Amino acid sequence: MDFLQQLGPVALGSRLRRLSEHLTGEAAGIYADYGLSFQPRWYPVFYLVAQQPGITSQEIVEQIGHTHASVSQIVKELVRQGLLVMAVDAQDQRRRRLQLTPAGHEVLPSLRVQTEDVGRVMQVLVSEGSPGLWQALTALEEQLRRQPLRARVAVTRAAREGAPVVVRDFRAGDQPAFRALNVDWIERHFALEPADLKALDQPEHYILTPGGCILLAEMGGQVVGACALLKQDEHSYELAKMAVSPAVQGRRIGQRLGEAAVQRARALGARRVYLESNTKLTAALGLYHKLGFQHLPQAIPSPYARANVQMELVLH
Amino acid sequence: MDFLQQLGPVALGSRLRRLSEHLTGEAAGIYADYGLSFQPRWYPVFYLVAQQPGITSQEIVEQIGHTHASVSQIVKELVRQGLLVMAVDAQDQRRRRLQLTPAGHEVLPSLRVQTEDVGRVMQVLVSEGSPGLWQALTALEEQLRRQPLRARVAVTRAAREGAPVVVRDFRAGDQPAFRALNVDWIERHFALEPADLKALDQPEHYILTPGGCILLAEMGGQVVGACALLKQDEHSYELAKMAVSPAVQGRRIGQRLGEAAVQRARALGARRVYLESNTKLTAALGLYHKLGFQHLPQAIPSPYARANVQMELVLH
DNA sequence: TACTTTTGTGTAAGTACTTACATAATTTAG
DNA sequence: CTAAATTATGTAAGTACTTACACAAAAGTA
Repeated sequence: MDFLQQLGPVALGSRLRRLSEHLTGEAAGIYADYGLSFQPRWYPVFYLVAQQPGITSQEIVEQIGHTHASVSQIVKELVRQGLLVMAVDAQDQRRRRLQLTPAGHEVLPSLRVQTEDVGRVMQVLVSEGSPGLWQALTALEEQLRRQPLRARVAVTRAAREGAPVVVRDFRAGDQPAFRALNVDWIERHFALEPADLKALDQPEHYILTPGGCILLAEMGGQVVGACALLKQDEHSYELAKMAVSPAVQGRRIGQRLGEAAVQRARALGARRVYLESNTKLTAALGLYHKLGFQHLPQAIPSPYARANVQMELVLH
Repeated sequence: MDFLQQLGPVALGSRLRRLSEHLTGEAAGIYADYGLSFQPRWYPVFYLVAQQPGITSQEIVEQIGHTHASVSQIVKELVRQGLLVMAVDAQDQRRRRLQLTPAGHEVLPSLRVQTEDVGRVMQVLVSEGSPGLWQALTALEEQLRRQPLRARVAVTRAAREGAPVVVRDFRAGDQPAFRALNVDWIERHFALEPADLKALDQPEHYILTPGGCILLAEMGGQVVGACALLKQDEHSYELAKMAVSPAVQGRRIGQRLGEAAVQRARALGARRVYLESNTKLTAALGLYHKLGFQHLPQAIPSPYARANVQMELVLH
């Protein structure tokens, strides 16, 4: 009957829009039931002004995630409805501070009551009726933020077309990709730690400047893998931040990166390469073993809570 | 950071719209990557015409769930782009049969390839990244179809305000509510059976005409509970299709319905009331016991697979 | 100090749909 | 066999946002 459902995930966008439209339509009717001549789309803005009197448009934008144009339009309408007043800020004349009018305060109680009833219904719908919807949406948004759909498709395409994998050095502008790849697997298996954030947010400062290097695997114009060599001392480097995009796992990209890293370490004058890992990461441990790394007795203190395996490769 | 998330399920609509917009925007970029000057919104229509040459606009509408206006506009654009041709049907001159042009056929292969790549990515995103999203959406849509949000809120409000519960007889137009209430709990605990569908789809024919009756509990203008008496013979009735909306459970509405049903059975000249239930439904069994029903040894064959308890109330 | 850049806001136009209205061809009813 | 209802389609205008452009006030810079 419903073709979109049969078509599969491709039509997700269309489907979400339809659901959204349906919910908004219902919401309009519900406001009417409560005797409120109030539009659903006003709600977030009105609510924020009620909660934080004197808030500016820009602050609202930051909190609700719409564009400033949208907020500007909603504010204009609310002012015209006599529910909000706008006053130019004394210190900064660009800012307009918003407040509820007496009429706005009058609407507030019934709005609160209605919100509570709707909230209760939605709670039942979302938690009992369709468990996991909220978390699934959050997860999807997070995934898309980490790597946009377009980039994911590009990677999949390149993989399908058997595009060559190129290993190259980190360049300016690679930081977001480097970060995303690592955040992805770390959050999948463990939790991000302060030491991760330092290295991932400012790789130049924490990795390159001290004499280390970052290698990236590129396929079809997309960064699909990464690893880093951190300089420990003149003849010793640590291999870390090894990550490969799930879309291209199984194509020996990790091996290519690992080999390139060892080769680079040798070129940099290393006599040994050290690494930390976790027993959960069996694929990675297999790779390290293949590269010639040997297990060390757990001895050296690590800044990472997840490290429960330490390995070393002695270079001749 | 994201206020909508903190606000809770009330903002679900807005959130879905944002996600939808994001996905559509990404899709447009992906088409460009594949060298297609093709808009995402064309896809379902174009796809259907490719699959079913000679399809009419109306048939497309039925399959993709958009309005006819939307399909009409998309078709117009596709014709203007030279991807589709429209021909008036010979038998029925209102119908316009659609087909791909040679240019349309030329686009098809790269579109298919692209669709497959996108599909693979979405599969990973939706199944691994945000498990349950698809089912959760389906469940939510199903719930909303069964009872619209507005009606749910009305029930919750009436319950909060302590609105009186009125038990009354089935009237014309009550069938959808009667059906929805029962489908809801049956699908929650068991599976719908053919015998259910007969009684729920045509209650007049299968319940009222043979001499039975249907009682509904109404609160705040919404039907929140139901039960039926089916005539077995001159002095024997079966109590069935007892259902109370989850939003108002715990307010003794089941008890009100049960008492009313027993009273009605007495008025109809019954000497006994019989019922079938299931051991899983402890709340219902408790209610039946309270009403004076006694367990029978499982003996009578039932048209319902879920029936594993049989009870009887002897009226004096 | 004058300049460029950034920030806060507003407006116009676009988007992917919708609802509302219109019209012709066909089917149904009396 | 004609009138009324239904069906298939088209178009205009609305919706809840968006992007793109504009501009003044403030902040940073030479």
